[in-house]
Amino acid sequence: MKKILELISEEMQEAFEKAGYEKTLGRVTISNRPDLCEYQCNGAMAGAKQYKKAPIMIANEVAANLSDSKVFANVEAVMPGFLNLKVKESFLTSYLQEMNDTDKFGLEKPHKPMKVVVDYGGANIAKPLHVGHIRSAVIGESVKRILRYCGHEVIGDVHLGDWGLQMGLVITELKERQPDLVYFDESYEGEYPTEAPFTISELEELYPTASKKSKEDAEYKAKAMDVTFKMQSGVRGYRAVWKHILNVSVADLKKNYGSLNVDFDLWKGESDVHDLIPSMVKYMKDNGYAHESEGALVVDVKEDTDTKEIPPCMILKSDGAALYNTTDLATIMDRMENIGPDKIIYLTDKRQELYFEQVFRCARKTKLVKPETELKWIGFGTMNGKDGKPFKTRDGGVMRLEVLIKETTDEMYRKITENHDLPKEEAEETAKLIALSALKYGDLSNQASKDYIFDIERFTSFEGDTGPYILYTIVRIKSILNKYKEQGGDIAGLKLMDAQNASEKDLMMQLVGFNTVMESACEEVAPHKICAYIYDLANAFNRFYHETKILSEENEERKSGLIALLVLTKNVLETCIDVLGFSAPDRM
RNA sequence: GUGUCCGUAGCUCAGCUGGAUAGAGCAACGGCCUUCUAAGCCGUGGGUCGGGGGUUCGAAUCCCUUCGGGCACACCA
Repeated sequence: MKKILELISEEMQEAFEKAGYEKTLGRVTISNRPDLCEYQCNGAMAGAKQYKKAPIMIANEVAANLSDSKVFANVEAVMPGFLNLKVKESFLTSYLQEMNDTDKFGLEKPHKPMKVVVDYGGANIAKPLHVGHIRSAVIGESVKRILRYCGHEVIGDVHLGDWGLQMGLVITELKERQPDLVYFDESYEGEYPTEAPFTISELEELYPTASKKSKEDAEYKAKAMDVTFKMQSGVRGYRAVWKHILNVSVADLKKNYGSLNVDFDLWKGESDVHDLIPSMVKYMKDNGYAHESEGALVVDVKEDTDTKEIPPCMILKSDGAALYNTTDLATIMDRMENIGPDKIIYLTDKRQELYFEQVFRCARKTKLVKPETELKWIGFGTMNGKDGKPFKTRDGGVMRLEVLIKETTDEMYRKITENHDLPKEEAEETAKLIALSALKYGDLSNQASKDYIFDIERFTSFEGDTGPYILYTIVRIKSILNKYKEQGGDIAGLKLMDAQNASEKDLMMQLVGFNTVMESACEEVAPHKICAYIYDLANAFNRFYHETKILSEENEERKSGLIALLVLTKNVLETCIDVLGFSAPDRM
């Protein structure tokens, strides 16, 4: 269905036309002076020059054409030429009723539904997730859900870092410690054990140790590079260990992403495109795209319009080895072949901007993608501590994601059990939900591209513009609806009624904005707009709640109208937090 | 050095396809629970939108300039 602003604008445009002015001047926006009006139109001022007339005269003429409008309860022309608008309660109610009765609250399907791959998460096997991974996971998950909700086909891919030197390092360290393992016996020809020779916690300790050693010991590093090479070229034993590392890591990653309510459709990694690299390189050479420069194989991606220096995109290092560019390009090739997306979205730290510019240009120039395939990179800002510097633990280390989630959850558990008596099990579950809302809302409510201060005390606070506040609002509604049902009421199929006071009308006006907000959040890939919307909606609801008695309402028709409004509010809020990637408990 | 992003209340952030008196939250202060969850609601104080110029009837928003900060600038990812 049409957006409310479209309907209102159409009405206004008609009035402009009727008065002899250009239609397009009748664009209506939400009022920025809610004390004066609900919606406003500034077209009279915009058209003043064109028609050589005082804006207020135009506004007056237009207003005169709207005196018996079905949409507007009040149209007022004020100096210097604003058109201040109030809509009729009945108009709002009928719009809202239609929203309520339409799939996805009347959100229209996209003109051109796309198949989209979202590449997010940024996980590296053999290295545990740390707080730095939270943004890619949380924003990416939300982007995926928003696009999906809006009618696109979306495939989320974690795109694991599972093929580089880090793997060689881990295997080398394992070999140092347990040289007798069959994997390292080159004459061994039998089957390898199905059980991994290490646990996840042992594995997590191997990498930092190996990494440290390789920086201090050149010989050790040489060994690791040799192991990496052998693993990549398919030496059985090394490949078997690699497989163990992959399995153990992925199981752990799934658990951790699961606790963040993040899930991927594909668990592909760099290793999956390893076999494609030789043919891709050959293709680039044969077609004259790639040439040698300082010993490396590169593709020039400069353009005449550049205002800055864009270095060439490197395909192979001077030692002939592949690098991140190589696997990323091969992955694009693979995706085009096997998925055929209209669009690929990448979520990474914003420091990788230039890198992705190079890769995208290279992919285009070498025709790895179709001209109409859209490659989009979304860079997010750094998560800083309260000191404004990259977030660190108290002792200056990197905090594990698991630890962050657990500490937040514990804090929530403490807070909810302090105020209320809840069964232990329910309290634990609830604490998890609230903690997740705190972390995710805290992140998503900021514009993704900006750095933000990660202030755990603020996010877990139950006051103000936070995830818990949103959940609390939903819980309040659920509580009333449950009581209504206990009293024998049925919440299905109720009809909305016209607003009877300002706070009720305000709530309804917030609700009608849903499709507008969802659509712009989708187009602009901006989850923070949904956060801002539900915060306003929750505020509007809480004001309404404060001054409206619902269950004790004696007029049954009005009561059921109020219940219908509550149901709709709850459904809209829950839809929004679902696309943000969290959910609300029944009680808290 | 080149490029790029940012600078809005004490703090954290919205607003930026130009519109009326620049908005929230936190923090401070003051009200509101015998009544649907007070994790709430209502109110008070707090701002030369980094500085300067320009375009415009009108600028936090667009342009130029300047200061301050972040980040990036081929064999890492």
